[in-house]
Amino acid sequence: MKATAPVTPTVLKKSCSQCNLFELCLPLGIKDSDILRLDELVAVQRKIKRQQPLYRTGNPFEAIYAIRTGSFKSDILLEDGREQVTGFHMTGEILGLDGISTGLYSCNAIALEDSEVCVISYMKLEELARAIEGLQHQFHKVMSSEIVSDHSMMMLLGSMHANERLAAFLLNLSQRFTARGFSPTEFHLRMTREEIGSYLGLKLETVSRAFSFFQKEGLISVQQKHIRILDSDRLKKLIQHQASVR
Amino acid sequence: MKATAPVTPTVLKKSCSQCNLFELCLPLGIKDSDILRLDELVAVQRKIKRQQPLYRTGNPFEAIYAIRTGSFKSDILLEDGREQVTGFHMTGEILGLDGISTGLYSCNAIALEDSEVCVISYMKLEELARAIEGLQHQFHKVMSSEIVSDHSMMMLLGSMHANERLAAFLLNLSQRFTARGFSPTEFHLRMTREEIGSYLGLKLETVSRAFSFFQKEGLISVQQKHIRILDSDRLKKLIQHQASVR
DNA sequence: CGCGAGTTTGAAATTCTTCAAGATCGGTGG
DNA sequence: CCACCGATCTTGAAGAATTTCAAACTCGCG
Repeated sequence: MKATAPVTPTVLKKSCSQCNLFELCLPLGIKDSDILRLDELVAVQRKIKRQQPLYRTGNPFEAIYAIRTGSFKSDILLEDGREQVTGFHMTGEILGLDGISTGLYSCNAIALEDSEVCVISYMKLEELARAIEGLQHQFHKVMSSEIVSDHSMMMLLGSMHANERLAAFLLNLSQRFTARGFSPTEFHLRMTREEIGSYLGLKLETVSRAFSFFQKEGLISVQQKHIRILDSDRLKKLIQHQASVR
Repeated sequence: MKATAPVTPTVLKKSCSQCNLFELCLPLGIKDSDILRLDELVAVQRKIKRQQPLYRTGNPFEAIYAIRTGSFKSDILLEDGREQVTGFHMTGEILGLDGISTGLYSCNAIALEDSEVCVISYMKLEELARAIEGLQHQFHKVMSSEIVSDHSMMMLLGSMHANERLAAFLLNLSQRFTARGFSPTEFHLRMTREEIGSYLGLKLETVSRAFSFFQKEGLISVQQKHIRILDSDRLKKLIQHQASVR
C-alpha cells in the first residue's frame, strides 16, 4: 500500500507538532497553542513487523493507534474459519476505535508491511479532549468518518457487482494515496488478492478475473501488485452505471 | 419493529432523568448528580410520521437524535437508483452520528412507524461532554458500538449465505428486543421484505424464500410480519456452521 | 535452478437473481 | 358487511453472476 512515486520521509519525529501527517491525523484543526500539549499523548511509538498483529480480538483496550509509517488490515475471524477483512489502513489513519465499545478490541489489526504507530493512551485522550475543544471535535470527526466509510462499504457489499466493487476499491485507494502526496494513478498493493477478495466479499479468483477484465478493457494496467490507472473516468462510470442488480 | 408482548408506556417524559430508556441510551453510566444536567440537552422532542424523514442526505448537521418511541431505517441512495439500507434503529438508539464527519448527514433516516425522537444539540453535547466525564465516555461508546456493529454487518454481507444472513438478522433483532424488555421469540417486523433484502444485500424474493425455508424447517413461524422464533439454537448453528463459501 | 507463495485462467457447479404469475392482507367504499 | 384494490408477499422456472475445482503460470528468493 506504499505508492511508487514520492519517497516517504523516514525521519523519526516523536511529536505531533513536528509530524508531517498532521493534516491527516488527530491533530487536524487544533490551534497551534494547543498542539504542543498533544505531544504528551503520543509519547510512545511502536514498531510492528510485517504480518504481525498490532492487537488481536479480545485484547484489552487501552490505546488507539495512529499509523506513522506502513499499513495495516483489520479483520474478523469466525469460528468456522471464515475471515472478513473489515478495512485497509494507511498512514495518518486511526486504529483501535472498535475497542472503546466493550473495552476489548473486536477485531485483529495486522501489519501489511513493517510499520510504525503512535500509541495514544485512550485515558489521556479523553482527558485532553475535555480540555481541548479542537481535539475533542477532531476525534469525533475521526470516529464519524469511520462510520460513514463503513456505510459506503455496506453499500458496496450489498449492492454492487464484482467489477464495480473492484473499481470502487481502486478509486478509493487512489484517492487516499493522493491525499498523502502520492501518485493517484500508480501504486503498489500491499495486500494479496485473497485479502482484497475478503474485503470486497469476493473470492480471490473473482478479484483476479476483474483485474484481467479491467486490463483487457484498457482501464488499468496490472503487473502483480503494481497498478496503474489508465482511465479513471471510465472506472468511475463503471461504478455508477451498471444496471441495478443484486 | 414493535414487539407484541409488553406494552410500551406512551407517557411523554421530557427529561433523561425520568426516561425509561435510560439504560439503553446516552445517559447510561452517568452519575445521578450529573443526570439532571442532561435535561437541558434534550429540551426538544420531535414527532415523525411513518415514512417521513428525520433527516436526509446532505442536510446540514446540527443534532443527533435519540429514539424515544418507534423505529427508523437509514439508507443511502445511489444516482442510478440503487438503495442500500444501512441500518434499522429502535428505541434508545442514537441517529445522526454520520453527520459529524462532514457537517452534513450522509444518509437518510426514515421513520418506519410514527415515532418520536429527542433532539440533542451536537454543540451542547460537546460542551457537556467536556464537563461530564461519564457522558463523554458513554458518547464514545455509542459511536464505537456503531463501528463494531457496522463491521459485523460487513462480515455478514461479505461472507454469509442468504439463509445465514436472515438468521443473523432475526437473532440480532431478537436480542435487541430482549434488551428492551420485549419477547425474544415473538415480534412484529416494521420493515418490508424489500427493505430487509436491501439491508442484507439480497433481493426481496430471496428473503421471502429464506423465510419460507426456515418455516418449513420448523425454525420459525412466519405470518407476514409476525415472526415467532421456534428454535433459536438451530438458528444460531445455521450461522456458524454452513461451509465457507463466496 | 528450482521451490513455494501468490496469481491467472478455464470449465463445471451453485447460488442468487430475474421474470412472471398468483396469493394474501389491510383498508376503502359501496 | 362485503367486494375490491393496491401494496406486499410467495412461489416457480429460467437465466446470470459468482464460486468451486483444477491446472498451469509467474515471480522473488534461497
